[in-house]
Amino acid sequence: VTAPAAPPRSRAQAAEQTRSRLVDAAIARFAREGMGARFDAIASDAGMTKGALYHHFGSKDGLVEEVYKEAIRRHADRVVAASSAGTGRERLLALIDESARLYGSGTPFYRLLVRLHVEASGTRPHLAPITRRVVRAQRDYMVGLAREGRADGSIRAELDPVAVGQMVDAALAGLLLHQIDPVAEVRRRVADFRDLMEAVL
Amino acid sequence: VTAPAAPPRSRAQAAEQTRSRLVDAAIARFAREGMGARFDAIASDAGMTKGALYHHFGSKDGLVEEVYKEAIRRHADRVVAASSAGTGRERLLALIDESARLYGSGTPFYRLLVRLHVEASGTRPHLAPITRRVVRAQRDYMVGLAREGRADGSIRAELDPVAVGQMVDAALAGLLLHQIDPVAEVRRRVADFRDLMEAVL
Amino acid sequence: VTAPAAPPRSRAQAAEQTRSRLVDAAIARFAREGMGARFDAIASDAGMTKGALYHHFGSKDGLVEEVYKEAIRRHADRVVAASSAGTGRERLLALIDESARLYGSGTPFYRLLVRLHVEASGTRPHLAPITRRVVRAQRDYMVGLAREGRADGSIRAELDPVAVGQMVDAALAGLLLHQIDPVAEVRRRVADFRDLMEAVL
Amino acid sequence: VTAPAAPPRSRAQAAEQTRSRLVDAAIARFAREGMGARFDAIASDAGMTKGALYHHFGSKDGLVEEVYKEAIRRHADRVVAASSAGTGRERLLALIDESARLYGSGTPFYRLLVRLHVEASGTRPHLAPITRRVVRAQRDYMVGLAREGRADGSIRAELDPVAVGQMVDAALAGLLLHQIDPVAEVRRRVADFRDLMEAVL
DNA sequence: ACCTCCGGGACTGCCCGTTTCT
DNA sequence: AGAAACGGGCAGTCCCGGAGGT
Repeated sequence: VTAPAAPPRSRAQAAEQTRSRLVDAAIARFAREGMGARFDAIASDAGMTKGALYHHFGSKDGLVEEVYKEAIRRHADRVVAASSAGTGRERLLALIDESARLYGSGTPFYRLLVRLHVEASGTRPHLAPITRRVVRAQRDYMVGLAREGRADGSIRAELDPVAVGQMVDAALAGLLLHQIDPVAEVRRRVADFRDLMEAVL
Repeated sequence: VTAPAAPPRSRAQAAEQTRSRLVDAAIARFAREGMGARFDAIASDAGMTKGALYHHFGSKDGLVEEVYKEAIRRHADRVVAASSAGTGRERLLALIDESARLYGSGTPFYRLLVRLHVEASGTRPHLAPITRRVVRAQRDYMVGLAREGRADGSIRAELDPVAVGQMVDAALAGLLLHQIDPVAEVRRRVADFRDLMEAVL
Repeated sequence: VTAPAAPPRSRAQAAEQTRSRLVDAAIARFAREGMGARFDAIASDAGMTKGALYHHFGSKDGLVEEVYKEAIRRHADRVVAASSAGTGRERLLALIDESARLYGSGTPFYRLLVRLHVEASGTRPHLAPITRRVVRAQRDYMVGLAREGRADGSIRAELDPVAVGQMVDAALAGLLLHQIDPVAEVRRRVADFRDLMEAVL
Repeated sequence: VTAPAAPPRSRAQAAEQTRSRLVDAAIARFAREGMGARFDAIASDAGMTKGALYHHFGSKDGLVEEVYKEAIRRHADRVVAASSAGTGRERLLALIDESARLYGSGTPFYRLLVRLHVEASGTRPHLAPITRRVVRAQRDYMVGLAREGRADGSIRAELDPVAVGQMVDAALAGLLLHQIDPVAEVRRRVADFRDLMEAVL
């Protein structure tokens, strides 16, 4: 059930297109039904059969891994783009705002992300390295923003930038985890958080 | 493979004992292997067969639900006990400390809790009401502490107690979610968070 | 879900009442759901638990056997009563009429009877002797009526009474087997059969 | 444990062959052990595993349905072939003879057929449409023969062909149902029936 | 004596990731 | 890349039995 897309030119391009179509279908299914989604269903969503999945990803774990990486990439792109300009303080607040927007969007995409994080530390150990890397990168990014804010004077000098970055990171993760609440409430809570940060920084 | 425990008196008592033994076994298995743990294994851990599980809980979902409730109860007991005395500020910080201690203890118990929260908003919708209730109660508890701190002057008046409580709640949840990191690191990060709060409040 | 019935006098009477209540419930369930009906569903229909069934009948097979005998008794009573008076011919035709009425009544009772017959020659060999006895008795009864008819001159002398009795027996059994058709059709077909017999005898 | 048969040419042919081998094995098992026969056993009889069964039939019900259709087809072929030539009367009598032969052959095949008919009107409602169609077709076929006999003068004009056809149909079904009796007896009874018909028609 | 509660043990359909052949 | 077949595993279900109440 994917858009037909433009006809491919070469054989390699066709393969690449199939591959990405499969990943998209997998993301959609996984987000909706959890990682237990059936191989078959994913394939047929993309207009293929299981064979294609196996051909491209080798195994279910392989697919999950690919999906994980892709999901992370998408999220990172959005967040980084949103926090690319201004003082450190501004960038940090912008990041919070964007996260708020995304988490509050109600798309299952973010549930998928949480699930993947959780499974990485348990059911699917092969994802653990990825998770570790990502978690660290995210945190470092926020710490970096906090440092920048301190350097440019937009964040109070008494605050430890490492602690601030970590805290923002944790709080956003926490909001992500508590996504079961109605969307409106999540949104309101992020706004509260944002205001608090504005007062504190 | 459970401690033999004292022989039961009445029939009802024996049943109750069996039941709680099963829940304990389930908590242990679920924590180690995820919710996919086999029904059989849980039963035999408790020295019983599936028949007993089915008799007491009706279905796997029934068992999971009971486990969820019990796990929440245990966590709440610990946290509340740790934050029971002192000014609002002290209680809030004590709660953070205790959470740090627990999350940093490396027991799989807290991974179980996260997993349950996540599945509640997806694979196991029947848990959703419980989650909603718990999440709300936790948050309210922390907001209550913040309010108390403001009332007794131990927390700065400029800070909105609602926002503070929510933030602490979210940050702790976030630390919980990012538990994949090595224990030492988690512990250090909670300490950083605690220091930051001490400075900010 | 059985009628409360009058309070029993003695212990023995109470037991007898329980027993018959269980048989009734079993007949109802078996008729509706087939012999696969669950033991405890039957018990709870009668307001008891499985233990009671086991106590009274020893096993599922025991219950089925009791049900079988009871069902046969009920059917035989009806048919014999309906064909008790008149010439042989009249009695035979009355028997056909009554069968028509019963089979066309649409109650699941007769489906149960067929099922029992079938299972007796396959899944539940312990019923086979009963079936054999019943089948023979039924046939003999009809042959007897045919003989009587020939003796009293109400049936044409050229016809072999054995063959006639057997044929009527078989035809009625066949109508029973083909009960899946709508009730009205069954009824019509029996009437056709009756007319034919009237012409032929 | 089926004959090895000729090696298949194409893949599709191999699949078709597997499929029919599975159906054959299922017929054999079902006939012997009733519809409760294990999936596994059937598959391994055909030299396959459960996966193949699931692949071809989707579920046990799917398999049962296929078996039903195939069984009906086989029976119909035999009966029709046996009654293909002669006057209406001859054809009708030939049909009775052939049925006698088949029912009296003692193969479990006909028990299977009865069982399927019975379950169709109860435990396996999804078979009901098939049963209805078949029952009607069978009856219509016999009525047709009776009509033909009347038209060609081989059956007495006073008899209603519809009633005659129906009666033959019902009587044969009844003989089928009462198959529990020893083979010799069944055979004798069919012969009696045949003679009676010869006298009456 | 009658019945309930608790639990045992075994069975079986279904599901699903995988591999092989074409 | 598709179609066919594999094979292991698990949840749910069911029939029973025995110990304990009443």
